[in-house]
Amino acid sequence: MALKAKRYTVTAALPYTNGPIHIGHLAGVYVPADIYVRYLRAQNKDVAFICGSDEHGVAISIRAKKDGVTPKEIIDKYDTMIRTSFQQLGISFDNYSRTSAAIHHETAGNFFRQMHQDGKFIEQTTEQLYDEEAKQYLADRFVTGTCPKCDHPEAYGDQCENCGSSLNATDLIQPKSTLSGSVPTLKATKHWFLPLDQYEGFIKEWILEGHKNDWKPNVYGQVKSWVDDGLKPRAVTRDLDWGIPVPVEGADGKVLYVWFDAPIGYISSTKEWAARVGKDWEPYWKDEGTKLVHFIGKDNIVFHCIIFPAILKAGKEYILPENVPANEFLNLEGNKISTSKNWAVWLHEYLKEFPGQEDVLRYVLTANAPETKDNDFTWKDFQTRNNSELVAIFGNFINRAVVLTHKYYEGDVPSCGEILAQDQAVLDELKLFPKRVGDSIEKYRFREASQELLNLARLGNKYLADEEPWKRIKDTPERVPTIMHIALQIAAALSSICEPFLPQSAKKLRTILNIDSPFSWQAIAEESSLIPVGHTIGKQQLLFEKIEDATIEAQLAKLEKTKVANEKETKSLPPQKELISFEDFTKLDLRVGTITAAEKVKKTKKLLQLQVDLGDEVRTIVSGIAETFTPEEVVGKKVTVLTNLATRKISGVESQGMLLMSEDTEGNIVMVSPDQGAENGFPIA
RNA sequence: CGCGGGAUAGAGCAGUAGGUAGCUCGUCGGGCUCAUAACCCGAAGGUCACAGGUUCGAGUCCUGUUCCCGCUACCA
Repeated sequence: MALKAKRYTVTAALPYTNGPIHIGHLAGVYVPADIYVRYLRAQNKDVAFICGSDEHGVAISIRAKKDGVTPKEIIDKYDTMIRTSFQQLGISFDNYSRTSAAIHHETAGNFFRQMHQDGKFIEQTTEQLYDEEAKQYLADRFVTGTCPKCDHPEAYGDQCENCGSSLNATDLIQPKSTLSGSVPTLKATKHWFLPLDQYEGFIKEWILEGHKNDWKPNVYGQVKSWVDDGLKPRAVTRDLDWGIPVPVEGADGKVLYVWFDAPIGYISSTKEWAARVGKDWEPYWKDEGTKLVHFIGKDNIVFHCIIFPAILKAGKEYILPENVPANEFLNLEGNKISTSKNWAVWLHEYLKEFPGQEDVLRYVLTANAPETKDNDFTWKDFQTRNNSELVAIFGNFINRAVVLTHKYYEGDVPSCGEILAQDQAVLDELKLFPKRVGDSIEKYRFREASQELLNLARLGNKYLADEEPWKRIKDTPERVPTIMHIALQIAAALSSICEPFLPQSAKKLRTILNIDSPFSWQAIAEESSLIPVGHTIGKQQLLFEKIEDATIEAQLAKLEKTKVANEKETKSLPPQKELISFEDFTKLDLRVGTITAAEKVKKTKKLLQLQVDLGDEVRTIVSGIAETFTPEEVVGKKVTVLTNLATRKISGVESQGMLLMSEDTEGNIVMVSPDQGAENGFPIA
């Protein structure tokens, strides 16, 4: 083990308080971070495990407006919920703060003020669209209008989807607010930009050269892609009424961009912690001997590897992260986890439905963590991992050792007699485990580490099976004390080594063995006798319990139910459009057609390229129906075609018309088809 | 020709200086009976996505292709 750093600052991504925590968050960030930290603590390292709620940003502001409540009500609700559920799962933060806390406003404000004073920002005044009704500036997706290049009437503020050109919101002709529908006005507004382009050399040298081999490929690849693309100045302020006020002259009504303030939240949270426990916070962020590690999900890579380091660099005297072991994403039963679609296993619900089995979730999420690529969480796998690994291997070994000790020695640890070659081999092997598990953890390979942990229990099971104390007690009883003594040493080692992964089970195991405090990993690696001879172990009880099929089925049924319910709920009918004249209607040339051929457009999910017979001609039409229809089943169908629509290239194929389609409550596409008698090419009116 | 990640036994994954393909779960057979029908041993099962190339030798390096995931776009 090579833990050289003087102290460790470990951060876990700040959860955004617009929803509860789900298994994706846990597997990606909090469980691995907690294992890492608990391991460091077990080695008596000086470590600060820092987190907190991220409570600013436009999403919370909009959500509050929609729900008709204040942003504070929303953040209070989720902050409480998240805090409680983390604690119940045993995520052992040294401090969990929130970005709405006074200490954070002060810290982030000071950071900005100092950087501003040092000339680290670029100031730029631009004209932006302003919604008088919603009293808000409209950026990007909050405004639509006519595209200046192709006259498409519904281009967004950042891009026209028709011609693909990227736009500025102010370029739009006849812009309209998507918030209130009102016509926005132009207002000049000043913003502060962090000139990331000036940090390009620094990022290149620090990451692309300095961490070529020790950072995960997914993290390194993302950073490289950004740098190769060229870093551009990025605004660090926003026109918004929710957030940290920009603390300089002439910045009324402006707040810090949430991604500027959120990572500084790590520092604020460290300060809060230090003040509480009477420490000095500065070494944790400024001493070269400190190792800083950020645990995050892959969506945060750019902020933690480029923007925040640039801020730290600009703030001088701050240390940079030693590693950013970002995980990929976890899917649930084959589909992407989605808060809005309620496709998730929510932590607070799990805790309620699986009381006392917090460690099972921790274990499953570790053993199947998305360390190198996106992974799938299935309830079936959850059950298997619990039943055939935790219960059958780990729990069962403990149970065997404990039951035999009670049976033969009334619960007293027997003395160790003559040590034979096979005993010595097992004792030697046992001593290797602290290093094995530790090495994996230090390399951020938590999946591998959890398997090594199980291998220790396997070693115990094999030893018992090989030595067969239940037989020796009959033919050579003098062997049995030695065998049981050694088996109990393995159990003792397990109680300590499993602690980072399974904190509650570790505690339970100590109760079973009747020991007060964990053995140090060093002792396990060096000493042959952890539990002394004559020590009386506790009463037999099960360390892990089986999960029955019915439990799993109930979870699957629940998922199915919420899925269906949500689909129905979200399928509300759109509002009716404004009146048009008869002349407008007659402009549409609608005709009957028959699909004569169909094939999937390559590299797309939804597009079919169709040949449609319109009587006097056959046209190529591209339609987004491939998720509902296969090319085979669509051939021969009669369809309604809008024939005088301007042609348009879609994914490289020119589409010469449009099929009329509708949708059912499940989101499936249904065709608006003429009756079979209709003839190709005949107009519809 | 957008960017990044991935493709290795039925499933989930390792393979980190190129040298006879491994682990867990599952399956099959055997052993054991202390143990939560648990444990231990053994076996079957892979043309390492495909095609070229470098090399005495490639899962590992290079080039090209296909497919999957995420971001992006597409839904006329």
